[in-house]
Amino acid sequence: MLIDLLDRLALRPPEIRDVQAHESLFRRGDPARHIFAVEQGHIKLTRYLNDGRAVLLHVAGAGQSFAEAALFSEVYHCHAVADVKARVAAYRKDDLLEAFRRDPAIALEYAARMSRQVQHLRTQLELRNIQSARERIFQYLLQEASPDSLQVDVPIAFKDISAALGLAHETFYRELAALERDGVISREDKKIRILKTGI
Amino acid sequence: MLIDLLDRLALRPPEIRDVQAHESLFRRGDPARHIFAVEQGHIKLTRYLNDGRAVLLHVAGAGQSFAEAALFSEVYHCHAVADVKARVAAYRKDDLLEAFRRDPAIALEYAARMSRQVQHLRTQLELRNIQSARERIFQYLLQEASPDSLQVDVPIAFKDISAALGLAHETFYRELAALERDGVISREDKKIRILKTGI
DNA sequence: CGAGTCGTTGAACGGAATCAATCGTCGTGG
DNA sequence: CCACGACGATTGATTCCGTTCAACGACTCG
Repeated sequence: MLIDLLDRLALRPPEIRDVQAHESLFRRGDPARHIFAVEQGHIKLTRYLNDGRAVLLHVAGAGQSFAEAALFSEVYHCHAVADVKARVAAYRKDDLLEAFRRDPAIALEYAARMSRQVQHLRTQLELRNIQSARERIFQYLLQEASPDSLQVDVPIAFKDISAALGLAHETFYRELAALERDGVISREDKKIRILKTGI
Repeated sequence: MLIDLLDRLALRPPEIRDVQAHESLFRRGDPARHIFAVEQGHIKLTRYLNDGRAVLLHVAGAGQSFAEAALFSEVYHCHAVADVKARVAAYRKDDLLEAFRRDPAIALEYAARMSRQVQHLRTQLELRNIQSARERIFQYLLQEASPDSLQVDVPIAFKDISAALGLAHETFYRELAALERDGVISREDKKIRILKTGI
């Protein structure tokens, strides 16, 4: 993600922060002063509906950056919480913006990254337009799999994937089992292999 | 959107193209050479699932740009079709990239735009995580309404909004009627006023 | 004036959410 | 070091609500 770009910039080293489990790094509405990258563990980005239900927006794993979009926003637009103990690097927004002004190539690269993210988000949105849980899961797997090996190594909990797909986790398990039973996929633990590219 | 930025750049004027109804401007996989802005009518961005069903990604109205994400992509990732007769301005990718290199401020502004789009897409994704059709529609209206007047002037067909919200259009009409019946909103034609900010 | 599409409402069906219960595992603290 | 608690993974039964099919009026555009 952005993290390699961040480190290529000759700015002051990021502040390293340890976050305890369930501790929140920032909350929606907090003034946005930093962009983050996960060093250990993972960070969940969520929003809360007015009825108190949490909506999972994204899970940033080790090596990934998050809150990049906050670079041009005065405040954070979601909550960042660690559900396990995590370590993150905090880069100062000012520093980054300054670096962008110094070097147009870097600004351009950043723009390219955001573009890719836009496309990724569009793809996610596209997935949501698939009614059938089974088809939705299957398309997700197709998307995540490397095109040649047709294998997916799910990095996070199935439960979180369910949330990202907008499905109840029970439904996810069920349909995953059904797909396996029907010989469409095979899996051991968190490694899933796609056997048929059509459903 | 991007259109004002595009026009501020001192590059060769865009090529104006008239698109007939149902004609497609580009297809998924076509080499991406242009970024577009709608002058008249509107353009639908769609993808097709392998079962042939169309998934609506976005509707770009007059004054809006689209396919900005293609700036850093070799090919288009979706189809652009006009469902009514439309006129679009086509800006050459090369020109834009060149302008970005010339003027870092412009590149930065572009990056900012993409960031905002990321946040907007995240918001849409968040909407999709709301199960209840009624709550989903209500949150959508809250989001679209200007914060002070609490009024929404829907620019496109309700049918398209339904698609954007991931709902069958029948459900949308029904729940909209229910919301009105319950005194949560009032509407005349395409103008909707929110009467209660909670549901 | 006719075709096509949007807007609208009704009825029935189906599938995903929800509630519920169990097992395994991992981390933690006494 | 082990017991306990928390949470992920899994499967079953039931409920509910959104989709789908169907039908009709209104409106627009050719």
